[in-house]
Amino acid sequence: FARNTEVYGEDEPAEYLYQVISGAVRTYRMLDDGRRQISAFYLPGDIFGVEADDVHLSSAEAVNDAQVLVVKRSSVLARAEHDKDLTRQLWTLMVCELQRVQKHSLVLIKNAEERIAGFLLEMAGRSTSNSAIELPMSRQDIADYLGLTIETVSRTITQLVQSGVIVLETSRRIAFRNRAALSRLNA
Amino acid sequence: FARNTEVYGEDEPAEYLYQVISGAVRTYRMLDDGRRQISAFYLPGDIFGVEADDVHLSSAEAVNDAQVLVVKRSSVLARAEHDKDLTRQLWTLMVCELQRVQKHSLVLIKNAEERIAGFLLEMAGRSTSNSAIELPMSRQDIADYLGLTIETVSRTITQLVQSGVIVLETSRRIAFRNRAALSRLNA
DNA sequence: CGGAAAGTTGAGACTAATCAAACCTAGTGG
DNA sequence: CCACTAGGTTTGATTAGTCTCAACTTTCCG
Repeated sequence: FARNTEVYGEDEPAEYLYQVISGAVRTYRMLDDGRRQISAFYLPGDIFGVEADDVHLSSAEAVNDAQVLVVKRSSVLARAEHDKDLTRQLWTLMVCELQRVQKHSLVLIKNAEERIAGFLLEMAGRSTSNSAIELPMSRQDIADYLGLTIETVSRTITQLVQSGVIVLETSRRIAFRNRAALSRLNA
Repeated sequence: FARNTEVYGEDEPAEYLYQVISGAVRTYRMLDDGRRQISAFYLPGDIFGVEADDVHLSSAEAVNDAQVLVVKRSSVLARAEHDKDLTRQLWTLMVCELQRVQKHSLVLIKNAEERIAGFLLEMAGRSTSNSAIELPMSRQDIADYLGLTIETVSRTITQLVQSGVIVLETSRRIAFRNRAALSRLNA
């Protein structure tokens, strides 16, 4: 899937399950006034599209050029009928998804600094390297994920840089200088 | 369970599944600075406690005196091993839960008026009577559910009353006067 | 009737949104 | 190699909306 391409759309029948091989995918829902709430970013290894019964609740798009493994939902479910281990795996996947969304609700009641700190730590936790992280998504994506505006995201990051907590190697590459301070902000 | 009694606590092993018979139950998580995010209200008929893998993600409390049907989780899961229909039901329950939480994330990025309007419509949709609703929960509960303060909840409701959209029969009992306007606000 | 809990109202402070402009960065073509 | 552009990012000034703190009112119950 090329950058910004739709993987599936809201209210489309959920025919497939997906696993990110490379790149990144975002799932989101639109409010009719144009606001967009990104519910999750999926990175290599992550499985998505599990959230649905028959119909997708959200849309999915490639954040940047991404390879995605696509599997027929029906075939997986059919196998799960016999394969108890697979059933269990699906269940666990679902629980993880639920946990992720629940945690996300908690994020949305925090202030801007806490949201950004939490986001950076979340990304760090999912990253392989641990001194710096490479963000695949734009500031607008981050804003729509955290329920902030792009300006507030930018300003808050600048603020973290000025207080010596992080360093912007490039706008998409962030190094940690004081992870304890971030954790403290994350509350 | 008496009013404000704990049904289960965060990080406790998830031993049971629950169904509300009468009364109401809230599930919530605390931030360590004392803020509380209520993730859901469960009304008669609703099943809760499904959100967990082994350990509860959230705490549950009776909003007011409530009768709750309690079932051993392990026995349900054991039966689900053979009973495909039960497996499917559990899956559906999980999907509903996920949908609920996802919708809730959307609520948290709206403004106060939209949140309140959405909340009232949600409650109306779950209520039997359709001209007025009886709220089992306090303003504080509503505030913690919508990510607002109690004052903002109160003010916003007053505002809706003054614009003739609703009528406060008592503080816990709200009648609808202009549902179209509410839906418009809900966006 | 009295006291406690719940709800409402008001004034001011503060955070994040909005509107506007400037600034990078990478890619393109002269 | 340098101007030129487009997308993305940062910064600034102002405004709007919600929170905070405080007082007051209403409801519930012994």
